[in-house]
Amino acid sequence: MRKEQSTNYANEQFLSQVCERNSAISMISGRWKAQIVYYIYEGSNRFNLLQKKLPKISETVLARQLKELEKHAILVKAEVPGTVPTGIKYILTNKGLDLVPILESLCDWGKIYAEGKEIFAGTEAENA
Amino acid sequence: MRKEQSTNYANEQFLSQVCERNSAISMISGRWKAQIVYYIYEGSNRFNLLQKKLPKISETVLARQLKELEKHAILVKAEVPGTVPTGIKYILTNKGLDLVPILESLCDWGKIYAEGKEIFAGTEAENA
DNA sequence: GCAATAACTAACAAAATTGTTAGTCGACAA
DNA sequence: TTGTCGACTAACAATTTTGTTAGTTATTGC
Repeated sequence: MRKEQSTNYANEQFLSQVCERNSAISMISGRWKAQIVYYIYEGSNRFNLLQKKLPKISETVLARQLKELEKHAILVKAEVPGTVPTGIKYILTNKGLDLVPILESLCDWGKIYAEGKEIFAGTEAENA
Repeated sequence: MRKEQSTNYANEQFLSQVCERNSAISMISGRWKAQIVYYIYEGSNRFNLLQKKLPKISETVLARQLKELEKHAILVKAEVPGTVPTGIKYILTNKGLDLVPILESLCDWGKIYAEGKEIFAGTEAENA
């Protein structure tokens, strides 16, 4: 998948070293990831529940996104006891849970400006 | 650039309508964007200052990222008075400034887990 | 006149992400 | 026994993002 000799890859590494901010963003910036985290947080913690919430996503893509979230330890898989065949649910780790309020502030940030909050250039006193 | 008939585009639109969170993430998820916002915030507000901070970025790519940030009203361009030919500086808007603390919390989030904070599955009491 | 600097753009190529098609496996239901 | 469900995977194609190469414009310094 990743070409470890590419400039693209090297630049990603470089940015991660400049600040964790950049790796954090790359962890949550897949097409469906933030929304998946949020739905799991709200209780849609099974594969098929997520599919119902996201009717446009294909199974393949959902599985892939979940796997990447698992790779970054934002969630883990757990067996649902007493189901045959064994069902699987997704549980946010503490790392994933800590992300939720940050996603909420991003949400608010997007919302207030989308709803028409005035935008202007920073301090006018800035004549450097 | 964008194919407005693609599934990919439709899915992006769909997610934006589910929650502003998703459009917010797409605004900041370009390779260099968060870091550029941060450097401008810290005072590296000229094209060439940003190039010095990010030696690996090419001019073309930097110009492209700045243009996208401008499109999302996170920053604006301003002429630097008294320079010939007219210099240009980048100023964060209030929208861009509001983003900074969110980027800081993402940074902290990334950092504490990268530094070894223990990760475990959410509440064990969750037997749903 | 020749090179250099600041701040770009266009066209193209490389790489990465996203989406599609098809198939798996075990258990139950009709 | 054919079909369905839940939870996937592999291979491939479409789309998007990122990076590269080669310009541009105006002006000052040599």
